[in-house]
Amino acid sequence: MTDNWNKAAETQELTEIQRLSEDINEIGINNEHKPPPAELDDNPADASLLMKIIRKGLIDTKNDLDIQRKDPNSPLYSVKSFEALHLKPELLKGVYAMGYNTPSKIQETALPTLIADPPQNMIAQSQSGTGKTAAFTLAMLTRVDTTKDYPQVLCLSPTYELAIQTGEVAARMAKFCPDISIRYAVRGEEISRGDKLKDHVIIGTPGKVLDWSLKFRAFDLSKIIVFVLDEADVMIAQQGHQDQCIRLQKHLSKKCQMMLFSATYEKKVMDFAEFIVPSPITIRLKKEEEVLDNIKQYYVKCRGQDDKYRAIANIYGVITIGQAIIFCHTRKTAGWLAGKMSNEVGSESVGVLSGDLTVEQRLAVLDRFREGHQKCLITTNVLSRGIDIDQVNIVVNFDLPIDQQGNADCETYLHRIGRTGRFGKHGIAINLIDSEQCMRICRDIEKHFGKKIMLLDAENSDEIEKIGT
DNA sequence: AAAAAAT
Repeated sequence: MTDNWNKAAETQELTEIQRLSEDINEIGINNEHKPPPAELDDNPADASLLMKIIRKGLIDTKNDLDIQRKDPNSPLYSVKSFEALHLKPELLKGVYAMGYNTPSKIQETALPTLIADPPQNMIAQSQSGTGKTAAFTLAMLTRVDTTKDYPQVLCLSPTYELAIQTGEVAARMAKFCPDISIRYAVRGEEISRGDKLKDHVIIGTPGKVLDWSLKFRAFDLSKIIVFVLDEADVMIAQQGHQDQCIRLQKHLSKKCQMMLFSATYEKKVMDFAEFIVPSPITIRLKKEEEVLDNIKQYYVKCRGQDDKYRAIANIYGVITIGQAIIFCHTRKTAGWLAGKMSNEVGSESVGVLSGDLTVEQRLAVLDRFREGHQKCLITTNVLSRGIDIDQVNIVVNFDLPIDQQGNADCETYLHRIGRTGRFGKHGIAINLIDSEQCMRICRDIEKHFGKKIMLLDAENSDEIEKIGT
């Protein structure tokens, strides 16, 4: 079986996908992070000085920004450098050590407001891969008072993997602030009854945080001064997450600063966000098209499940560079697909990740994929958001994302294909279509974003072979 | 349908 496979892969002609992935190889990877030697002075960032410095760095806001605030006459500050934020020197050092040179659009716009006093609530939208995580982690860390040993900052993520990833960003950023203690509140982390947490920063998933705060009373929600919702639209709108987040939010102090971040907010979700967050500043970088400009979108016509499998197999065969993530609608399909592929290419070459696994397994699978040992990872919506893996340049929708009513789920689609094309790199999205119903959903997605999803089909192109047949 | 809390 494996021999056949390799032969097929070897004799494969130069297909569209192959050419595209070579294309990506040429333009794609650009890791020129040269942290400038930091000229640090150690003035504390007191409020008046901070405002003066921010004022100096004031730039006009371009029309790709849409900012709403209570008092439209109050100026909104923006910074062109991390120095201008006047962070604690240790924190600035951490930022440079991570390889960040200059703030991204969302960072330069959101950060001055997020770290200014008095604290202000914010709802921010910015496309995937533009540095949202770094923006809010930095804001979180600036608020920590290490002379107090109780949790002051709470960040919630929708999945285990995302919480871990965010925690790792925070830890790297706080590398030179050894006093700051960060704690994960996720599956697999346990505390005993009566424990009182002394960590300054809690990063976790809603269930565990609820458990620790309200049930075990391991920390006091009313003492939290910064409350962050990552992937805020799912957190406040998706059943299951919604009740937990709102319940937690109700226990916060009125003075607690709230930060909501996501790449997508459906209209009514944004309305709801503005309803539950007191007088928020809303920032939207409305350039969805830019993400899509970097990603070529295709669809492949298939006759059914097995046909879709053949398409995946063929795609796998032509991946020469980079990695692919394959999204399925259910854990069962993901498991089935992974099993079938493992039989053909060996179980060490393909990964599968879903909520079926234990947290230890999930961590191991993602680590293995991150290290590049596998060309492809089969998963569910659990990985549709936020996960940042450099080498991913192909996203395949084995099943298109749909909502509870069975309609196109455009938000999830954008998040899924946003796993590639991160930070301006190029990527390919391939949708497998096996029914009229699917085709209709695909057309809806195309219409929603106003971007062509092109047919990848042997009948239409003599260069494409064996895709979906 | 998946995810997130143990049970």
